[in-house]
Amino acid sequence: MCPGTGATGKPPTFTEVARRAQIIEAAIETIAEVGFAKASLARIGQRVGVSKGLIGYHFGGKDDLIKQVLIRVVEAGRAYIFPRVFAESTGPARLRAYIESNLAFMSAHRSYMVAVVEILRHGAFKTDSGLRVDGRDIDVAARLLHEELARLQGQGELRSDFDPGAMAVAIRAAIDVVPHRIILDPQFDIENYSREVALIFDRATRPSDTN
Amino acid sequence: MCPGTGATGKPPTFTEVARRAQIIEAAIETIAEVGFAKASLARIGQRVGVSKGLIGYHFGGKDDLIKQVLIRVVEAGRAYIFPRVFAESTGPARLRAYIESNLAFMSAHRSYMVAVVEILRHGAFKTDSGLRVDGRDIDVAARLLHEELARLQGQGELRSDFDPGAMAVAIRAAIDVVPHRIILDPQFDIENYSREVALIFDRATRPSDTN
Amino acid sequence: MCPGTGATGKPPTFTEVARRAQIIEAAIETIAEVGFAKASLARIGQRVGVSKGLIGYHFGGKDDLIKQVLIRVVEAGRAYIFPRVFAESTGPARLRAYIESNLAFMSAHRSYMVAVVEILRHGAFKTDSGLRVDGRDIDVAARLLHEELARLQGQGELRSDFDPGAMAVAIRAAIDVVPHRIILDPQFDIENYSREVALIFDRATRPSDTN
Amino acid sequence: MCPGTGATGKPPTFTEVARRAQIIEAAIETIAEVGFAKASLARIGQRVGVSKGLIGYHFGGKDDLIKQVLIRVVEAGRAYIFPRVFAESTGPARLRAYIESNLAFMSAHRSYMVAVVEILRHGAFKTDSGLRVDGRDIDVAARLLHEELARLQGQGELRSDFDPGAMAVAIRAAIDVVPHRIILDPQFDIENYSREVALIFDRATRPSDTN
DNA sequence: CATGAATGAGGTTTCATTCAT
DNA sequence: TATGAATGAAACCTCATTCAT
Repeated sequence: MCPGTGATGKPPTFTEVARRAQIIEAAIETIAEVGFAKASLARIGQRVGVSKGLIGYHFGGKDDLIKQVLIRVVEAGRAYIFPRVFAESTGPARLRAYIESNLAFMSAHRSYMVAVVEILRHGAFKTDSGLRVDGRDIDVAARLLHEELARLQGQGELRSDFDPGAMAVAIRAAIDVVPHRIILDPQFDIENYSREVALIFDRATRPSDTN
Repeated sequence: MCPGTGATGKPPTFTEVARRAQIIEAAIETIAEVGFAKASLARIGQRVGVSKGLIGYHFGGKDDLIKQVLIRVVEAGRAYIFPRVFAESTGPARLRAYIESNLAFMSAHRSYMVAVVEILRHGAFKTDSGLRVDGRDIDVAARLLHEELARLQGQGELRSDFDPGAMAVAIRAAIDVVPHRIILDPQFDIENYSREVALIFDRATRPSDTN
Repeated sequence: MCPGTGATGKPPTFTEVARRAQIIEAAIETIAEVGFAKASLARIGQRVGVSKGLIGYHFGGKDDLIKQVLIRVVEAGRAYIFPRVFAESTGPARLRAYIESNLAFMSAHRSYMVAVVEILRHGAFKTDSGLRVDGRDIDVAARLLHEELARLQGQGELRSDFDPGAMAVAIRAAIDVVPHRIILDPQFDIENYSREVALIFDRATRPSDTN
Repeated sequence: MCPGTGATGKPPTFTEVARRAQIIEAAIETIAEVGFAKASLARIGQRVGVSKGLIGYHFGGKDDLIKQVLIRVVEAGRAYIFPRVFAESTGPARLRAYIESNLAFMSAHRSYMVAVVEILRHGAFKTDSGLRVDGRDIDVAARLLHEELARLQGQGELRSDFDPGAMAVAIRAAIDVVPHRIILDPQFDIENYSREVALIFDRATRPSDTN
């Protein structure tokens, strides 16, 4: 029905892949700029100079486009963050790397994060088993962090007297608030915030005998 | 044109004050339940058995109603939180009281917080100088917390080697994420989370020579 | 959500009943005139000088409006036809009354029938168990006729050597073709056709020993 | 501009004739299957694996394609029915052959008839002088039957006390209802219906002194 | 001969808003 | 005070059509 969705047997054209990416980027920027509610297809189309009809041609509809936006951002984030985290070996170093690489990514791709926050806050794509887009768990971040914290606790890499679930939520909150904060205060200094947050959670999780 | 807004000279009648409050409550519950996007005036009106026309009569329009919702929630929150914070004298105790009373208020008024989060994430009411509703600073929470942390630092009530601005943002983030988290996970245990968050920020701010 | 649908407890206003009837009539005439496919809500609204928005206000949507049209026509038809049929006692007389009253109704309400034919041919409202609108069997005509023919056969009121099912279909066909024929040939003489059809099926069903 | 329409001087190539036929068949099947309203060019193209652009190339547009469908079906029907009718010599035999060959053709080409019914009911191609496609009379069936009945009456081959026009309409109705009936009731037994209808109209038209 | 890409019109639906009663 | 009635804008979606390649 619509091309490039994998539904048809034919591989997507080069031009088409480019257009899709272009539209996805336009959607991200538009949502980040004017908010989800006002990011109509017409407005998104205007940004790249295409008609709203074309979006219907390349994507199944608005829902599909939004899905692709989420997938795009999540994948870009993972590609950035994962290597930096797993390059570290000790617990505190990993946690620091996690926080700092998350915030560095946000700093580098402000509109990406703003857009995702906008989308998720609109409650789209919420199912009974969490936040899912085409079967992929978009809310996986907190869960993965939870598991990693618990694992590091078990290995004695982090102090044992905190609840890893609550800690994961608090850490993700400190990270995820940034897009929102940027909207409220364009002067917000992410680098400074990054250092401070890393320090806060370092103090809250570092085993007492290390430094 | 519309009563009770201060625009007319006449004081609002009792009936009117009650109706306005009733509608504001209905708006809060509706938004919390079905989300901002689907909270049409008709739906809000249905909840209290009032026509949408009447909402237009009592409020200038949807925007005005939403403003009143924000004001209502902010004031209710302050009335709950402020006394509990200022009942404490030491820095760490105040911070703990701040975090715990905030979360206790959320626990007691889930729909209030969910509604506010829904509204704010829709980007309404953002001005160049932050989040303002009829001149009142809705985002004042972080700023007040920032100032209070700085003051306590200056008095030696809290350790001096953290940035109070960043700390305030992180603390607010840990608090404000709760409504969102509730939506994602209805099983979320606020009381446990409250204790853990208080502990995290206690460790991050308590002067080294106290306990 | 929308008034007069029986969903709300309140009884529909007089004005509202009138408007609904007015819009239903307009829909019938519009569909009869320009065909189902081109009978947009805007066009229907134009005919009575109301906005398409109002149709959405009085009816749940286009589907609901179409349903109401069907119900309206079917009920009007029954009210006309039933008494005339059951006023007769012998088999041949009943059949003649059935055919003639059907065609007389069509003659009197051409647009009604044209509209229904238009709607039904669009395949709307077809379910596995026939043609249903809100649980009512719209295609009941052929079935009722089938049963009545079989009953009259059993009583010796009609000859026994025809298949009542096939006969019912042929009779309904001769009746239901009229709206279509009117469209093709506005000069079509229903009265003459009515007599001829009654005669055709009289000859095909009258017991051999009667006259 | 578009080939094979007779507009250009060049004769249509073999490939082109084949493609056109292929697309026409696809259109017939698609319309029969999903209905006229949902038979978009894209969908029709999918069925034979060609792009909708190609349809625009081979036909002037959707209207033209639909015209070709009608012409195709009418011609196929004639080729089937005419020889069978004119193989009979007596009036009653001809009429029986007419009815039965019509219904046999429908039985053998259900999608052809369903498609035509779908198309005609959409009111396309109606002109002041009946149903015309490129000057050809699509609704000729009833007229031809009318004339033939009148001719046979004049020759004493059929009884003289019926109106041949009304009779023709009733007969065509009994025939044309079948596609519709098939849609409503997939179990519909055409062969049985065919016999019964032939009998009905035999009784209505056979001269009283023959058997 | 054939396709993919792109447009723009038209349709339904939802809603905030206004107005007469 | 309060309501029902009505409007009009804006959104999404589908599709026939056109065009460059």
